Amino acid sequence: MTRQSGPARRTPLNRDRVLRAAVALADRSGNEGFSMRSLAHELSVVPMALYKHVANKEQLLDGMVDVIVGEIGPPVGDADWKSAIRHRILSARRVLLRHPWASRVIESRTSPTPGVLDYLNSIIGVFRAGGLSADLTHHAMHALGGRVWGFTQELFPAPPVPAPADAHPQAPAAMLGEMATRYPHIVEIVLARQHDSGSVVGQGCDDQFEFEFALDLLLDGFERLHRQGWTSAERC
Amino acid sequence: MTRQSGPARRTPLNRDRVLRAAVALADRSGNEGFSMRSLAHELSVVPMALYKHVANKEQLLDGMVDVIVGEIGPPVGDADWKSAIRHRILSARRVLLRHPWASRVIESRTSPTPGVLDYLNSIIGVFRAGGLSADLTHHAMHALGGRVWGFTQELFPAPPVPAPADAHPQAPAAMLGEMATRYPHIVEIVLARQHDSGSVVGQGCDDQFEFEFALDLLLDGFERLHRQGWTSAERC
DNA sequence: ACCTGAACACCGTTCAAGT
DNA sequence: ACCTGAACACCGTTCAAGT
Repeated sequence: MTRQSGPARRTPLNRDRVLRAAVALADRSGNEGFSMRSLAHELSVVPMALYKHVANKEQLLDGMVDVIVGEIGPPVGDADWKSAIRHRILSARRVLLRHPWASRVIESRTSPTPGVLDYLNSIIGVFRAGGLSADLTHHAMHALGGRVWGFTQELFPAPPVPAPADAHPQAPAAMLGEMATRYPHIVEIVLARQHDSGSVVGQGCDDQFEFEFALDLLLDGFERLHRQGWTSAERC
Repeated sequence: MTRQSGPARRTPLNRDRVLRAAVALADRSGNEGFSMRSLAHELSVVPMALYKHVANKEQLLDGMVDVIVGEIGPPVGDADWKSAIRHRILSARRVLLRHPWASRVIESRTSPTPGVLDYLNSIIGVFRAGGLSADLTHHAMHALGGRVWGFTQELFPAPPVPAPADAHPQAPAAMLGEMATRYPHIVEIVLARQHDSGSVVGQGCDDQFEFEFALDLLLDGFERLHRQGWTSAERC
């Protein structure tokens, strides 16, 4: 009846099966119950078997993030950029609500993964297509911060320099070229920032600018609503 | 010469010394290098000695958060609420920049500590003194999210129901009374929300409202700047 | 090529015991 | 009252070995 008569020899593991099982386990047991060892147990395998498919736990978490980023719907073809961005972000929020462990894991990532870069690139593309300057788009992305993900968190914890998927590392110039073809909108707004400020010095200054930019947008918004006598009368 | 001639018997531990040493150690070695065991080693003491002064690691982290919240300056007596709030938040940001481990620890707290509640209460007080309604202030606090802390993070991960400092738990009504005298502004805006929505149902609905409120404030702000031809010409 | 077993260097926390 | 020592139930990850 069965094709194999020995002990329960499952279909051999591969990276995809590991990642999907990891997401399912995290969905069920949360971040506390999730470990390399519990995932291995889930797959009826010894912990070390996982290390043939992911380099370590960090890379496993990166892969899990990319799995759920893939669940975010593609950009809708809305007429105006504002509602297009709005729908995209609310779609990301729905994904995050389905995977409550994910926001914390995304926060803890130290450098962005390809799926994350694709997603950011596409959002930036909507802003640019709507006519916003690279400069304004740059600050808008920072101001949105983690809201782009469906939760609230600082964007770009580290400069977006992902390790190339290729075997041996490339020269910086070649890497930038590859980035520019794969994530043109990201490269554009990053370069726009460096062009504006003239050099790479003043990273702390830039951070401070982004923080105050978002803070003042919100405070100005509160003031405007206050003067208009705004209330949240009926919601939802 | 010394008052004690035996082996290096330090001044006995107490909660304050433990907390201050913990903050210093986290400042030096970051979140990864910080553990109950490394802290004990730092204090020349066996790990279990710490458990006479803090119940567990979570409570230790709570205490560390309160230590650095205490470093945030008091409210400045600015004329208008907007610059008063602005200065307070930028002061919190400076504290967080001095303690890079703190944002992650604050994010991971499961319920707010007294020092945190004092801080939030005082910010809300500034909004209210400026004439903003309890309703608008409530949504403003959510929209600011972790920016109130000097970083970007969702506020109120859990409803603000701290364990009473007293020995035996109190009835809910009495606890609310105590909250109301200690954190009057917090209680006011929490009650304002419940009054508006009529009941406690629809928590998810409320979360969705807060998320869209902040998102739309930002998107409207971007649109306004775009129409004005805003650029970040000279910064800092 | 893929998986295993034993081991290492860590965690937070318990319990019973020391002074 | 305050601290200790040994132990428990966990981690992520290494290495050398199995099939």
